[in-house]
Amino acid sequence: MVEIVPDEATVMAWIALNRAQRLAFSAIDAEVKAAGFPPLAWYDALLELRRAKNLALRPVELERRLLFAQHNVSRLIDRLEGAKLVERRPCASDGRGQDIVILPAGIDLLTRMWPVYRAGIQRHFGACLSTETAARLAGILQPITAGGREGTR
Amino acid sequence: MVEIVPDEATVMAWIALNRAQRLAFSAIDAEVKAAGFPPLAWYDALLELRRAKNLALRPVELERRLLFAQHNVSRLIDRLEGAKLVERRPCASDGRGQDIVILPAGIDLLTRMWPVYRAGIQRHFGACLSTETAARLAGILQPITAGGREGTR
DNA sequence: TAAGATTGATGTTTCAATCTTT
DNA sequence: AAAGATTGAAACATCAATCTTA
Repeated sequence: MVEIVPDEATVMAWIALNRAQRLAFSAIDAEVKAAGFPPLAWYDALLELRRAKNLALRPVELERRLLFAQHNVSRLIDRLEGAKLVERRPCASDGRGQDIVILPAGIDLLTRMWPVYRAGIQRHFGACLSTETAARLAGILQPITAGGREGTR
Repeated sequence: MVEIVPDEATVMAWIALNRAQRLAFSAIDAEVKAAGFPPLAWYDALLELRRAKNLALRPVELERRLLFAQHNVSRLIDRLEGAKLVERRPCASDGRGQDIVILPAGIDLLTRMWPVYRAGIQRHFGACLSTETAARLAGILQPITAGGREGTR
């Protein structure tokens, strides 16, 4: 088997991808926390629930959309439930499963967090890109994100 | 103060950046672990040390290069030292500081890890991009990574 | 047996406080 | 007081095993 090796430009792009994501994410996350809100992972999970039909998803679906491993989703739900933002309900169609339902307090939190999150996205990410460049960036990353890989994380 | 809001394309690019990084990183990290190696964070730290003059850096320098918070660097060094890959030495020029020196075993680990890491980069990232696209991606992300921000993480 | 979900034990990251030297 | 570095306690993530239903 011939081993195929990334070229110099690919390695540099890989490093840039990691640096950019970590730098922007940690800056935005810090701003959101400084405003007294929970971590962005909570936002992402609640957002998926609010978008879902009937404001509910099963853990396995949440796992696929968040790219989280199963046990991580399980414990994230524990925390969201502890904060009274979601509720676990038995699943009608599948006895093994559960429906995770977002509660009004969860919807309210989403609404209050978005302006802060949005401002962070603009300040730490959007400010560095024109609209056209942002669109091009999303296009370039498309094939990577499309890879419907197993959610090891 | 007028609040400036990211446009639709920027928000989509932000989501794509996060998805792509997490997906590719977790896939590569899993491959590296499956081959019996420690996490990629160890690789990054050892690589910075090997590149440094005299094969040594102070924790504060490592912090800046890795975009890690100070206490995280401190504990990463604990683990590397526990694995006999680096050594802490008193710093001659500044009594508060230390020099973290990479040991031969650390250099050896870097050498053995790189082929596996490299193959992962190609399989989970490079395979989705042409060389030209990779170069363009790095260029787009440049202004974000250049932001010499505080290493909150 | 396999899929959905959880749990105990363990490792890592984070927060806030601490210690030392400048 | 400020900078470099570490530490205890708490939050979170990960691994391997477990439990339940399909």
